[in-house]
Formats: sequence, C-alpha cells, structure tokens
Amino acid sequence: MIREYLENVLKEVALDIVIFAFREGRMEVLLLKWKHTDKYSLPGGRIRVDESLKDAVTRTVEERTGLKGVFLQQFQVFGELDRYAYYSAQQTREYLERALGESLEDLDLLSRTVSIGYYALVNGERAQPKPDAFTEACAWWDVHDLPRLLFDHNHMIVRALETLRREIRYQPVGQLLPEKFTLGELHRLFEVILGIPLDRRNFHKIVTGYDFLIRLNEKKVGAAIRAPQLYSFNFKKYYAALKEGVGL
Amino acid sequence: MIREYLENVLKEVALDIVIFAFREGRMEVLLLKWKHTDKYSLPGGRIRVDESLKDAVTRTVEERTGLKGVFLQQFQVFGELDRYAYYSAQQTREYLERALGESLEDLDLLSRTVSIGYYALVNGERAQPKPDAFTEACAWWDVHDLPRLLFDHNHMIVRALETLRREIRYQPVGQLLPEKFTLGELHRLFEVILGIPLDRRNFHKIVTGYDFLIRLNEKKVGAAIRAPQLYSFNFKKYYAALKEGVGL
DNA sequence: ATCACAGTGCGTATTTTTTACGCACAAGAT
DNA sequence: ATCTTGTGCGTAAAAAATACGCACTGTGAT
Repeated sequence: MIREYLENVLKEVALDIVIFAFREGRMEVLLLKWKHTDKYSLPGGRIRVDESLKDAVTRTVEERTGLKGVFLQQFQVFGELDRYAYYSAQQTREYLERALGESLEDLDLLSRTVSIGYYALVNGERAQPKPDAFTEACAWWDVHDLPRLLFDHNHMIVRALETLRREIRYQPVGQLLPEKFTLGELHRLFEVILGIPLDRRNFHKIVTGYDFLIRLNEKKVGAAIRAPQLYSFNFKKYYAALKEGVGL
Repeated sequence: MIREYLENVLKEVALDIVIFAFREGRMEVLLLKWKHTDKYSLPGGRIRVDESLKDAVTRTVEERTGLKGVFLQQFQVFGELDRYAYYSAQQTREYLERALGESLEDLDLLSRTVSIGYYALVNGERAQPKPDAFTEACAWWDVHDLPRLLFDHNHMIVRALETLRREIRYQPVGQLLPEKFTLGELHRLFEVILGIPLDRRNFHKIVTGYDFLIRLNEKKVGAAIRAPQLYSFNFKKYYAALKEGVGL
C-alpha cells in the first residue's frame, strides 16, 4: 500500500505541515512518533501526480486530524542540500527502515527533496489525531517544549511561528478556537502567539468593537469561577476584515 | 548543452523569478521573449541536484542580470495542475519547440511541475539583462503595462507585488535604488509600490529621522531644476531596522 | 536681471491610534 | 460574609500618523 502510494506521487517535492492548535491556553503542534523508535517528526506527505498542491495538503491534514476545510498557509520552502539537524542522514535512514519494517533500497524516500512548509490552524477540540503508516503515535506538543525532531523540523516550527506572529493581523487565528469561546480565551490566544502581555481591558474594548464577533445569548457552563460570556465569529465578516488587517 | 543541463536538475520543481527594478519612477520587471515567437515569460530556472534552492535562485538571477548578492524573497509556491492561463498547454509546447529549435519528445520539460516563486529587488542601473538559451530578448517592462505571459506568470507578478506591498516594512526596498539617491526618488519608490500618495514633507521628516540614511556631501549632477541632496544607505543599520519593521 | 516654477527642507497643528490604568460588578470557593 | 478571579466600562495620557503653511534654492524663460 505504501509502495503503491509512493509510485504515484512527486518524488522531489515533500510537504511538511505545522498543525497548530490552541489547547488549554497553550499553542501546540501535532507531532508523529515513528514506529519502533523514539524519534519524532512533523506530519508530512507527498503530492500525487493527479492532485494540486493545495489538495495534497488538505488531504494530508484531513488524514491526520479528521478535519475538513482547515485553514492552511504556505510559509516557506526548505531546499537546503543537507536538511538533517539533530540526526544524520544515516541515522534517519535507519529509523525509517525500522518504522517501515522493510528495506528501503529501491524506495528512495530520502534522496534530494525540496519540502514545502505549510502551517494549519485547527480547532483543538474537534481534531482527532491519527498516526499514519510509518508512525505509532500522533499527539499534541507544546510549541515551547518540543523534543528534538528529525530533519530540519524544529527549525520549521520556529519559522512557522515567526510567520504567524508577524502576519497575525492578516491570518484567521480565530480558527484555533472552538465555535463558542470567551473573550478571555481570545485574549490568551493573542498573548501566547505574540509572546507579550496585552492589556485585558484594552483588548476587550477593541475586540468588541469589531462587527465580526457575535455575542451569544449563553454563558460558558462548568467554568471555574464565574460563567463568562460566549462569543462566536461571523466568519464571512471576519475574513473580509482580515483582508484589511485586524488590529490587536 | 541544454540537454546536459536538464539531465542534472530536479525535474518536478521549477523556479520563477519576478525581478523588480525601479527605473525612471516606475516599477519594472524583467521579461524574456521566447525565440521565434512573440511570447513572453518570467525568467526562470531549475535546481541542480547538487545545489541548494537558494543557490539555484541566486545563480539564475546572476545569469539574467549579471548581479551578485541580490536580495531574494520566496513569496509563493504555485502547484495547480493546470498552470496555463492565456496560452494552452498545447500552444505552450509548440512555442517551446520553436524556441528550442528541436523536438521535445524526450525532454519532458512541460510535465507536472511545482514552481517556486521568488521576487528579487535589484538596482536597475547596474543590472545588465541577458537572454538565456531559449530566448531572444531580456528586457524591462512596466508592471502596470505587461503583455500576456505564458503559464500563470501574470498572476505570479500580481502576487509578488501584493506580497511586497504588504511586507514593505520588513523588506529592503532600498535595494531598488542606486547607491546614491535623492529623497525624492525614495519617496516616489514608496508611492509606486504602495500605490497611494504620501505627503512629501512628512515622508521627508520620518525618513531623515532614521539613522540608516547617510546624508552625503554631494548633490545630484545634471538634475533638471535644482541639484538635490544625495543620500545612501548604511545597509547594516538598515537591515537591523527592517527586522523590527520600518514605518512608511 | 528678474520672475515663475519645481523641488528641497523645516516647522507647527490636528487627528487618530495605542497604551496605561482605575474601578464596579458578578459569582463560585471557603 | 468575604476572598478571588475574571468580565465589562470608562477616562487620560502618550505616541504615531496626517495635514498643511511657508521659506529657500537654483534653473530656464523673458
């Protein structure tokens, strides 16, 4: 099955996807643990010869999370000759063979490839992580407390975060929240992405001034202290506002 | 020679480069005219198996302009299945055969490829455009007055411009100017990239407040009316400031 | 010579945006 | 009741962006 798949994909181009979720006040990324090793990597994939780049990424994200229609953004192409940071090409080859449970001789999975880096913004509550054929676990990791990853994947995550931080005004970071959320959650989301504290009250004032936030007639149940007001997005208006750039 | 080159490059990945220059108050891009046709395209290239992506782009820009150390920025990967906008795959194949002067049967130049879009910011005075083996002309064109290009290259230029406009605070657009320039030229450069008028006097005030601008002890010679003051960049300080973002 | 003119160069208001922070109130935990 | 945590509203100061007046300086036209 793996062989059949690999015969119908582009060989020189790979995809690596930094799938972000906001869970319990932290930014987390989805990592795969390779079978029969303690080595981790980003979820990735290949482009089938009969599908577009965008379709390939969408498919891969759906395979790993079960989610359709996820927001995706290209952030960088990685094209260095040597893309092995913590583990050498030789070691990586060994891990891959262990994970696949067979020899690689004729598969040629690790020869020169250029990798297209995407990040995805997903709702952590709805995602249902699933490992792929090479891997035995697929789980969330705090972006600030990651293991050493295979290839240049640690670097990729750093670059994805930098890009998201710089373009936060134009990117739908609200996609990281559940359908109904409190302003406190939105506030923490911005703080954790930007890495700086934002005044609670100013944030509240600015954000409630936007017409793409819908104040719902319900309050959060099971809240620790006090039932906070729930909000949701009018995504049509939200995306329109993002084109111009949404402050704070 | 073409064959030999094409045997040692990645087949599924192409490069297309939007080379910008600021010439006589206009933003211009370098276009190639294919031999024995009246069809145009962006300069492009391939990645040799033994060179990094960055080296490949740098080499291609140098081949087309004679310039070394040019500023380059990835802006998008184009991975649609059908990347033929104004001219069909069939027509494009015909033009390519005419340009090459031989049959393509075994060359397979037009099968499925993913193209990495870069833009370059070059000094229009120093660049010396040179056509490549496929093309008979290499010349500057006003970005607002372009012919219909092959593939999806018109779209690529639009996307490159949009990216440059949005990221102008972080990109070294000063690289588009000659070593010595007047504030008027810098002013027009920003206006033409942003597409909006900027108050002359405010611009002057803000920009002279930056310490990366060096006021030279000379004035422009041969100026129409009055010899204006010349400036140049302290590029080290300029690049440091760009990391934080340079206003206006 | 002098006058119109295009462009540089400097200054001062005004408006808008960002940042800082005071405080009332609501409701679960003890 | 009272402590604590977080919502919600307001005002004030600081900073940045915008608007615009005007003097000066060379050059070409008259």
